[in-house]
Amino acid sequence: MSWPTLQQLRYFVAIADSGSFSVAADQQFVSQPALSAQIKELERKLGVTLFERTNRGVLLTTHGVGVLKRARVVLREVVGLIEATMHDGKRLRGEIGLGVIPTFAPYILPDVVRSFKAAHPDAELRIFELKTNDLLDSLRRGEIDLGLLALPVFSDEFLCAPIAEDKFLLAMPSNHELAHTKSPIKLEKLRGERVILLEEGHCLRDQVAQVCQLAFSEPSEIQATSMATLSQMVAAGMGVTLLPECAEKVEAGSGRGIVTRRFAGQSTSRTIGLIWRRSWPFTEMFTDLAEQIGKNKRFSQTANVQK
Amino acid sequence: MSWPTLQQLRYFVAIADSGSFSVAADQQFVSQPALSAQIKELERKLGVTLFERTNRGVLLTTHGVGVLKRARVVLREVVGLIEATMHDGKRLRGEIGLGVIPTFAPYILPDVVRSFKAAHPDAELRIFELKTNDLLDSLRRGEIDLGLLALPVFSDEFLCAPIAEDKFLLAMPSNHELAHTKSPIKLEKLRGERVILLEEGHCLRDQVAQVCQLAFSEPSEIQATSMATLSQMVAAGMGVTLLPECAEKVEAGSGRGIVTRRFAGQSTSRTIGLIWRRSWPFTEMFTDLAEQIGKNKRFSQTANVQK
DNA sequence: CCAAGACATAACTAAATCTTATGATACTTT
DNA sequence: AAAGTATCATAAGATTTAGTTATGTCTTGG
Repeated sequence: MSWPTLQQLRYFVAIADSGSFSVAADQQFVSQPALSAQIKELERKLGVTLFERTNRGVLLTTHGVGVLKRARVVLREVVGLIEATMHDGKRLRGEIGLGVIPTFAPYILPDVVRSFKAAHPDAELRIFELKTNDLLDSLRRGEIDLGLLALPVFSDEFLCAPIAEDKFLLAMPSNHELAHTKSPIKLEKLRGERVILLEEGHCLRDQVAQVCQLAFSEPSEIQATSMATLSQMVAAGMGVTLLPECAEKVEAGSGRGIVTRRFAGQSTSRTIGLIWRRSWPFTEMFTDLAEQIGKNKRFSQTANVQK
Repeated sequence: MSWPTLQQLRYFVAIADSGSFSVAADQQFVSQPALSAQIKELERKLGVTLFERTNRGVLLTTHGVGVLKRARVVLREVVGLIEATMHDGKRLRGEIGLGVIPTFAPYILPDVVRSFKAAHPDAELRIFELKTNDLLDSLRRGEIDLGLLALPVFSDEFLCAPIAEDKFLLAMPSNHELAHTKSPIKLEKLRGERVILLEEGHCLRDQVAQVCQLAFSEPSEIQATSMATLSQMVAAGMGVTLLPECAEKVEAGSGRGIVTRRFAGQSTSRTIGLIWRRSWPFTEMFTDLAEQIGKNKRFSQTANVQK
């Protein structure tokens, strides 16, 4: 008897569900040849062809249908084993996967990790930097257990809890004309400014773009691949940007050639929050955690939870 | 979420069942540190200690008990998947493990493989040379699916089917006084001869020793580690031995300095047979196979199935 | 107090797995 | 039709995982 591996079964189910090696490969964060090889191996061990390969994807064979049903049972049992073991109702333990979006990771992760460790000393955090969409996919498939991202997320597969509000600040080069303004800046001042955005795929880009629209401002053509690049571009005088408050200390600290100013009135912001699978037992663990992080955070002195 | 591997679960169950890392390591044919490492990894991933290590073995912790129950379910489901997939009721397919005892392997394996391939063209044989006890353990644990050994085996976990009788011949150096006898030799002639045996652990050793006892002959102190060594010892004049007929052509072919003679009367023999788990669906596949092998065998022209 | 047996640790080796680059084939678009 | 763009397969090389042998630590029984 030749035993398949759980990984082969996971890959098989992912391909069967998506109907495509390539799509499943993206989902599973491996290359497509890796799947080809593993499925080939699985087929060899079982002695049946599982997929009918076409040029527009793949189709399950009759054998594939049978194996799929049983593979799902196996995987469900394993998930059951894991979920039943990795907590005692109050505290997590073992290896917990946490996904964080790139525009939060460098700034608030330290606080999150600190609060997490305090609340769940027997758990071992494994952190993945993922953009919102990938994060949700990963969460859905059980590759990670917890996400740190900007709320809201509209999906009934998940539950979430807010941690704090993260206001947007105007960030400009030190020699900018608005740099010497003492009072909060009105949103309308954005009009006519070249606002640099992050590249596609970052939720922060969309949020900032939306604010620009609100101010009838046309964002710059220039795109930055990361917050670090973005702030350097601003420092270099290529334009201004809306910097999340949580990133202020790191990206606009003294001596970096960047000045930040708050906006006047009802300020625009994004909500920092935790998200997890609805199926996770004991949701309280995570709502409590979100509250603790909000309470003990250091990344932003002024932000306050908006209920 | 961090996934355990099926291998870790198998190791875990083996250790839990045997109550010892070392014993389980032997069973699984890996070294004890390999188990230590895998269990450590499993414990890390789950965040619980599974065993209480003592100096007289190990004991399941309360967490261990819970995981054990679920791990069994997982493994059972996987076995179900495999067994449901790897045959269509008539023919096997995929990777089939066959265990063969060392005193059969070199001589009758070719015939077995030939018959097997003819009957199950879509299956891929994977052959393991194992002494009877290890073979049965392997079979029990699903590492192999089929065994080729000397019957009878007393255990209701297994089913078996006879293939052929394998008579014992007297093998002696060409210059031996009995070498020129034309007629079958009486068993009593063994008395006084130095009969060389295989080393401990080979079932053939026990069978031959029993025959010697029957003939009131005291086996030699000398032991051979394999049939090949054994026949060379005989050729070198160190003694005589009882050679299974199936090995005659290979070990006592012309020019090897060994002469073989049949015994008179009701000849002593061992039964060549197939064995498999009782739980295997469609036993007919294997009884048919045993019959085919017996019918198409070439390793021994004179042997006949004794029903 | 020593020897034996149990599991853990360390250093090294072997094997399984993944990645990148490339190939083959069939639709789609121009 | 020719070119382009999907698809999955294959190949070569790098990486990671798992396993082996040798050794250490601790307990127990003689």
